[in-house]
Parts: sequence; C-alpha cells; structure tokens
Amino acid sequence: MSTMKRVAERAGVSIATVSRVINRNGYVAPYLQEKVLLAMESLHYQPSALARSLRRQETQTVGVLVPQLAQPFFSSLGYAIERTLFANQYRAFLCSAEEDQEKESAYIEMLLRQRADGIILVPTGQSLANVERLLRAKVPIVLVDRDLPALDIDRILSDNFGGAHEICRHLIELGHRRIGVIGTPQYSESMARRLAGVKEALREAGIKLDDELRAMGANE
Amino acid sequence: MSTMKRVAERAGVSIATVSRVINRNGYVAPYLQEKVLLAMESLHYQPSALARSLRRQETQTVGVLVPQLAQPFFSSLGYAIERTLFANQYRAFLCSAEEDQEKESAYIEMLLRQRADGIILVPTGQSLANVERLLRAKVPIVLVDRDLPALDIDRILSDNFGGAHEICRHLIELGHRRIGVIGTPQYSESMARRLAGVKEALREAGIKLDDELRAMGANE
DNA sequence: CTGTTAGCGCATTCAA
DNA sequence: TTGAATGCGCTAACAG
Repeated sequence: MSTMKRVAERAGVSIATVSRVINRNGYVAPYLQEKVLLAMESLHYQPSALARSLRRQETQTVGVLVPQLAQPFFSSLGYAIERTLFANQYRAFLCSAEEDQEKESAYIEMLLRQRADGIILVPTGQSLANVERLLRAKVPIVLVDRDLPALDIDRILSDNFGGAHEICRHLIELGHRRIGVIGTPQYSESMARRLAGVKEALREAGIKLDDELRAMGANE
Repeated sequence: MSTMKRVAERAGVSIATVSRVINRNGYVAPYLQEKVLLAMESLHYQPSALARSLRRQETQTVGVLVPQLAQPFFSSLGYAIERTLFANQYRAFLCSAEEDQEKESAYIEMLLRQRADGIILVPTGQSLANVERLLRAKVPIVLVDRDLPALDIDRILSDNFGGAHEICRHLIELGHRRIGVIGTPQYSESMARRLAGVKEALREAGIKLDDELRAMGANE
C-alpha cells in the first residue's frame, strides 16, 4: 500500500497538502487539489487508519461485547449496532463473551489495546469487575439490555414490566380472558419482570394466570 | 492509557527493555524484568495495538465479509471464524455486505484502510470487481461457501452435489422410497447442486422425485 | 495558501 | 545485557 509521501511526490506537493485534501480542511488551490486527487487515484492510495488513529488519539472504533453472539437477540442487536456505526464512519469490534467471565476479560483487554473509543456492553452477573476496570481506564461505556444496578453509568434498558403489563392490558380490553405466556427461562431477570407485568395486569382485571397457559424455555 | 515510556521511567529502565519484556525477546536480567512487570501492573499498562501494528506493518486483524450477517448460516460462520481468530491472537472485523455491491465495496475500502492482514469473503454474483481490487492491493484473500470460478484464488467450498447425493443414497439403502427435499430457493447455486445430487441418487435407484415432496424457500 | 517539523507509541537496528 | 536513536504513516501547529 502506498503512503502519503509517495502521493505527495507524485503530485509534486508536500505531504501536508495531501493531508489537507484528504481531510478537506485548510485551503488548497484547486489545481493542486486536482493533482493530488489524480495521484491518489493512480496509486490506489488508501490512508492508513493506523497512523491516523495513533496521531489523532482516537480510533473511530467501538467494542460491542455481548454474552453470546449465537443468541439471535444478541446477534441482531450486535449487528444493528455495527450497521449504525459503519454508517457513521465508525468501526465495530463484535465480541462474544460466551457467558464466560474470563473470556469477557480477554475481550476487554483486547479492546483496551486496540484503543477502542468506547464500549457497548451487555453485562452478565459477573461483569462487575470488568466494568470497573473499564471505568478505571476511563473508557466510555454504555450498558444495554441488562443492568448493573451497583454502578452509576449510562444504560439502555427495556421496560420489561411496563411493556408486558401494557400488552396484557390491551388483550384484556379486547375482551380476552384466557391469556397465556410463552417466554425465556424465568430465572432470566428480563423474563421475570415481564411475567410480573403480565400477572399484575391480570390481577387488576381479576383474572388468575392459568399455569396450563404458561410455557417457559429451559435455557436461554 | 499509559505508555511504554512511562513504564520505563517507573521501572528505571529504557523503553527498549520494556519492549523486550513485553515481547519476550532479547535478553533481560531477571531483576529488571521483575521491575518492569511491576511497573506495568501498577500503571495498568496495555500496549497500543495501533503503534505496534504501525511499526510491525501487520495488524493481526482479518476482515470477514459475508453477504448478510442476518442469515443464520453466515452469522454462525462469521462468528465461528472470529472465535478461532481470537483464540489465535487475531482480531476479526465482521462485515455484512447486505447483498449490496456498493456496501461490499465500502467494507473492502474500510478493511484496506485498517490494513487488515487478510480477508475472508463469501462472494456474491457481483463481487468480481471488488475481489480484483483486493488482488491488486495484494491483500491475501480466501473465498468461502460460494465460488468465483473466473479467479485463481484459494477457496473453501462445500460439496453440495456429493453431499446431497450421499445422503439420498443412504436413505435409499435404508429402504426408503418416498424421499422429499426441503431447501432454500432453487436459484441459489448451492441449492441447485444439492437438488441435482438428490435427483441423481434417485435416478440411479430408478425413483422419480415426487413434486409433492419438494418444498423450496421463497427467498434466502 | 503551502511547506517544514515534531511527535503519536512502539520495535528494532546499532553501539556500547 | 542494555540504551540511544530511527522511522512506521499520519496530523497539526507553526512559519513563511
């Protein structure tokens, strides 16, 4: 891969000028700009993200660390994030902790070394120590889907209770009485809240949840 | 994040020595090594992959570009690759071309800028130009799952015809006569081959494929 | 408006 | 066995 220096030589300008046309900042005479563009073209030049990141002290990269990429919810979540990042000139490192605290640490260390600008994390019960490590390193971090109540950091959570409650109330208002629940295992925090929401709505309507109409998954 | 220089100061050695203990090459007196290790620990030092890659001219990173990460086959393929890479101290950039030639180009350009050491690609019908671009850039590339017959590069393909043929023959040997086929759309190259394999096995056994027992998906 | 220069953090000669 | 110095490719003052 050719470098800025080669482009500069080919265009007969300094590397500073090349940098200016690449980044569209600073003033460059139109005819010089044209020459630089042509040189870049003919050399198939692509700027080095490495050098740029090192110099700018920012990588335009964020780590996306979920418990299990194999789970459809997390893979579509992860992929949606990567798509949005890419559309905004950011790169994503998709990481799957495999429900393993050690592996989660290993990924976090990797992201630290790569100097990710930030990390989007779906934590598990054992993520606390890892997150504290990130906080010490002052890496911006956002929690998604699951909470870590002990920490005071940004998070994006679903209103599991409220959503389930609302859905169930809607069905009741439509006149339904036999309302069932199908879900992930009950020991999942999210599912427990949804179930509670349903029960609350049923209770408000004076209906009791028929155990026959309740089916919970055996594992996530 | 602290730097090698800070670690060196804290340990009272030169950065060259720090580099040596990090990379376990060159000779370092045990007591110095110990001091360096302690300094790294207390500073929460993590080597910069950026600086290292820039210097070594290798990123330990490979691009994994598939037509659609949302498709289960590709997402599990992509993720399996990333897992294997990570286990071998490599990083993966998972990319989804969304069945779009433009987007595929955009990802390839990104991987070029990131200086990926290589690219694993599941090509589509329109990937030819993009692959030729990679060849010009001399980036190592491997094709997976789908072929690009025009090119002379490494590829990993399934024996769709042979596999389907063998499965079908197995069923026939077990005495079955009513054998059906469920599959992805027939216009998919892979599926067409599998169907041909089945038909061939049936033909050899003097059985004709009952159209009633044939169900093809409407889209991939 | 353009060029020169000084690092970014690291690996690696080359001396000592 | 250790350190000083150079340069990887780029951006951002600064000078002209």
